Amino acid sequence: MSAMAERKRTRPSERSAQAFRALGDEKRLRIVELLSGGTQCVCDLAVKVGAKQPLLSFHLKTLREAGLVVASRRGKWIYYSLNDELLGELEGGLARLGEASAVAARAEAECC
Amino acid sequence: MSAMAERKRTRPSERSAQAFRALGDEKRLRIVELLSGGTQCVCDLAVKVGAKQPLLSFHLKTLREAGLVVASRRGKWIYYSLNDELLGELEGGLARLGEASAVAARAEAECC
DNA sequence: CCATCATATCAATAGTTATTGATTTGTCAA
DNA sequence: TTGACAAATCAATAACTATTGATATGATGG
Repeated sequence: MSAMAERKRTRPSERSAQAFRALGDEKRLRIVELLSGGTQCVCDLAVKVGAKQPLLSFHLKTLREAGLVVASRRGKWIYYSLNDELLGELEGGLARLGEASAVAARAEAECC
Repeated sequence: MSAMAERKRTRPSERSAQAFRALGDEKRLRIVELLSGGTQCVCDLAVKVGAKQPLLSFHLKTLREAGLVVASRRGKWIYYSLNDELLGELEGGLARLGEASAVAARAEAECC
């Protein structure tokens, strides 16, 4: 079981945009959902997602490059799991936006 | 000030994917950030985002079609604001994924 | 009405992403 | 070794998205 690195980009808004873009596809959203149930090997995902192998591999790469999933090999199989940290980061970002927006809305409602 | 409808798509995962896709672009993420500070007219956004008018208009349309923002005309100007409901929905979705994933990770840690 | 300003839409093009079948790489077991 | 299997990468193409300049629409003030 080896660590399989990825990562390249850095600027926070670019990082978030890339992650959101990666989530912006139904097949990948499905993959992420499946992985939220726990680590899975590609072979299982292939069955559950119902995509041809190279396509699945492409989507996994997209998710990997966005930092949303991590891969690790165990013998013949490669296992994928979610990167909860980034997921939490995105969630936090949305929460921040929502709160700011609610504050602004309240201010607008009473003043204008 | 007229209500300016939008909306078309329905399936939940399609809806989420579309919204995430809309967030998956730095310019649009910037727009959403600006709008989290409160309702703004397009003219202000144009200055702050620094995009040519038709391009800004295109990005606003993308956000509108995804349901992330709503537009309303007040006289000559059109004002945009965030749709907090959808924002919250996305946040909740990510939270759900994160929680499920944490549970799974704990189970994996102690059993395998 | 007419001129003007704000914004949207259009048509063309460039750039990016998704999908496929063919091929490659890495790991195991005989 | 070799054979077989899992997954990645490649090359071609189709489908979508972003960007631009030109034009249309809609509201306002004269």
